[in-house]
Amino acid sequence: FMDDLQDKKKYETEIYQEWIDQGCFKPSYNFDKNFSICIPPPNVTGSLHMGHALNNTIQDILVRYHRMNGFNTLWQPGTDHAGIATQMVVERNLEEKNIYRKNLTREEFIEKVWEWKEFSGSTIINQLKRLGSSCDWSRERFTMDDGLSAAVRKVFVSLYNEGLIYKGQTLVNWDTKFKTAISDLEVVSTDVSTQIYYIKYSSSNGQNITVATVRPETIFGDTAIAVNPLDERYQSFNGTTFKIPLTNKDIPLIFDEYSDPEMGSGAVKITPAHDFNDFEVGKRHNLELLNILNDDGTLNNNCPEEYAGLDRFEARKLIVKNLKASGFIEKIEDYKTTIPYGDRSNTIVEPYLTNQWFCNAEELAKQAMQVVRDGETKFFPSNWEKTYFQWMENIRPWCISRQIWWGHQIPVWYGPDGKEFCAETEEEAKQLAIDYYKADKIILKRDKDVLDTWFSSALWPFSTLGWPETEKSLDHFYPNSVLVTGFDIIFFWVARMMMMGNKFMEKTPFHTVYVHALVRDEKGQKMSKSKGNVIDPLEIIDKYGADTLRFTLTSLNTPGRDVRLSEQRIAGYRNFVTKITNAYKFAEFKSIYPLENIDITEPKHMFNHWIIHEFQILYRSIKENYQNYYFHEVANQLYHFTWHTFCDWYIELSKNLLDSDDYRQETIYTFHLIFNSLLQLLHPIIPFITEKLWSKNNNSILMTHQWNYTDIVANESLINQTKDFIEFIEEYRSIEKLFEIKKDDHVLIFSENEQLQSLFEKNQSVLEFLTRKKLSSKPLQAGLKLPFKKFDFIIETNQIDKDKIKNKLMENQRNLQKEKTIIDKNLSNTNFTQRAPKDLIDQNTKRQQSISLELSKIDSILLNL
RNA sequence: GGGCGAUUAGCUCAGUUGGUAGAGCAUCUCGUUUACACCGAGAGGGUCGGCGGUUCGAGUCCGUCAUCGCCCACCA
Repeated sequence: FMDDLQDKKKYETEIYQEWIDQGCFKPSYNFDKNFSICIPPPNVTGSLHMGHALNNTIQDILVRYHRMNGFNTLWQPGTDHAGIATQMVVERNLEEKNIYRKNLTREEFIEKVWEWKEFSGSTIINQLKRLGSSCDWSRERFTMDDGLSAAVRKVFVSLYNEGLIYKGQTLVNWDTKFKTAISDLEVVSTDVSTQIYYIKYSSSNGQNITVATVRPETIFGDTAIAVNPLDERYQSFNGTTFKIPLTNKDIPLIFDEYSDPEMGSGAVKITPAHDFNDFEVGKRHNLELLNILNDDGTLNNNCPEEYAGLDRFEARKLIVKNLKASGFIEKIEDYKTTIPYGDRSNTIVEPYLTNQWFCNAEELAKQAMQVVRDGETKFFPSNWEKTYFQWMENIRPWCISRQIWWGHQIPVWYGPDGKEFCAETEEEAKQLAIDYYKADKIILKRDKDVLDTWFSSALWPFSTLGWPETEKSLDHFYPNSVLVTGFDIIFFWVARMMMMGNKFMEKTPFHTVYVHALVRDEKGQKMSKSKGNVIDPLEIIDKYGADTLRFTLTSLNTPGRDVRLSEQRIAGYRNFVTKITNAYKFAEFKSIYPLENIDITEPKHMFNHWIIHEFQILYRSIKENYQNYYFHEVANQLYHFTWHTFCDWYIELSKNLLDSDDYRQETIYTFHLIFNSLLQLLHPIIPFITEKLWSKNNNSILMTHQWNYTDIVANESLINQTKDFIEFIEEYRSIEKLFEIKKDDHVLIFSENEQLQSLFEKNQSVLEFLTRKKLSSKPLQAGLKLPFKKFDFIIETNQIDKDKIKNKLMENQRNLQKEKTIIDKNLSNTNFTQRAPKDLIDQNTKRQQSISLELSKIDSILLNL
């Protein structure tokens, strides 16, 4: 009769559709309290990985929690065009069909990318839906759709007119595979083992100087040799020029503090067009910028004919060979250094002299740092603020132009003489040109470059809300409440959104930046296709259900720590989802349905009273943890309560009550109160199963149901009685196992405390049910008396091993003595009794008394043994 | 070189204003009792990386050392 709960995929899909049909994902614009999140737009490069699953689970928890707590909530979805990454994927796909980009026009190629975008974009959206993401899909955006493109142009023109975007010829990081500039952040430094070459340069007057280099192929770009002005070894070389080996070119010796006497030979060759440090030296000494490379990394015509056209690494081999042959090599040593690689192309990046567009990030960073200092934007966990500041304080000009086709083309047009006209449209640019040239008809050429993909991502928090148009959603939802993102894109994305948001909206884009960690495999290794340790979120969802994956990720996601995912762990949490389902099955089985028109607000029975009280404590804690972003605590506390408090204890305790005329109704009431409330608390984490179970007994939709739990007045006596009762059963079970009490052994329970004694007698049937033991309440003739913390047993049997009991008792004795010594010491310490909180002192005093009692009991038993 | 984080039970990790150590998995024992074997009951297992300090009291705060990660900047 519960078949509909078996097929997770089926009910998850149905429920998701129901939410959409009911408009549950849309904001209402009716409340005072707004809550908004914009999704970190996934790249349209393929499909989602486990990191996305974590990222979107956290976001969904936040928006669902706030929707259920009175907030007008928007989760703004969308995808990112991801310039180089997507172009790379599409090129690769086309090459498999023997289609090459160089044979296509720009327009033709772009068309192919759009086709891919439709495919990849919809795949991603469907994956997000399978995960349960409650985004407002009617507002879906793409970084290259019309509205967002308009925003990009407006921002570019505005920054250009302010002088914060400018063009300049300088060294950039050049990717020779994609033949484009990339930003500093897209370069990854890698440690490598290579060789260092000591090369002799000679002067016409017969002096020699040795320089060390790891890049001998750049000697043709040398325009000087630098030594430190304080280096005494080279003072006599002043004014000398040296000949570059294998050429006839003379270069001067210069004195510059950049040269470190401790390094290499103390003399360093200066190649201003191919090294960032040398570039600076060159500027100081007015050296020529001699470029020796083509854009694909081959040597160009500034090199001797023999080498021109060779790839840089081929050239290196040949040059070294020729240098050796001509006696220019003094020595070659093994050497460890770091080499820059392109993060996408995985090829060695060249410092390369080109014309590029830059954004003055230093200027924009000022305000972006101030809002964090002022607490208008907070990071969670807060230690990321330090990382943020450290980077922002040392920020360098941001190279925003890319020599690729896929992306936002730069809105700059050039006149016949190369004059720049920056405008949002070609018509406006033409008008500017007409005004400038005072001519009627001007033919302009548009800049071919596109913008760094992060330029449009930087506008995401407000461009998705309609900017530059003024929409009410902008008023309601900007600034965003929270941004949920991985730490790996704090610099790429978060920092830049902070800059652009503060600049153009004059308000910081988010109140909180929630930074989560990476998802790794069970051994702590990064998941990667080449390692073969990738766990595909969709496979997991198909196998275990979306709820299970979400709960697992939530539970493992501790702030500031990587998530280590293993399938075993996932299976464990699948069991939890099943457990909840079974708790519901219990209600079905017992035919207990929510009561209507029954006025029960404060159940009388101690078990009911107790579970409500326990839930109250939980409720407060859960709410606090949701608000503090401690979702792992939420998950773990709900796991523990649902399984070990509600299922293991309350359901078991309630079984007898359901058969009793006096308490059946209030027990049904209590069961549903707690069960439904748990569904509410669990819903943000596991929305599907909770919605499904909720629908069985409620006419409303859980997703939009407002949390409305009200406290009852705690009756300490009832609560403590239940706790005693539970404690007794635990102790009994323990002693039963320990001493191997047989099924047929008679057991008498009695307590010297009359209240406890009557508690047992009153609940004898429950007691017997939970201990699976017939319990006598009348004194038996013979048997062993066993002491425990609060309760005494008399067991009528001769089967028990007396030595075993003796040993166990003596062990207890020793442990209690140890504990007592510490407590005695504390309580006799006046510093402790004066300064420690009252609760703690009371606790110690009570414990001291109960230990004394236990010890005396043990003594008397030992005597009788 | 600068910064951040980690070190707690066999494994993976919780432990949010200092109050006397917990969970899941794994292991061992028992149990098919009518929500659930994707189950229930019980048990074993840790001087919280080392040393020092503050405190009546430190896994928690401070200092220091060790080991392991990550980030940023780098040396020809």
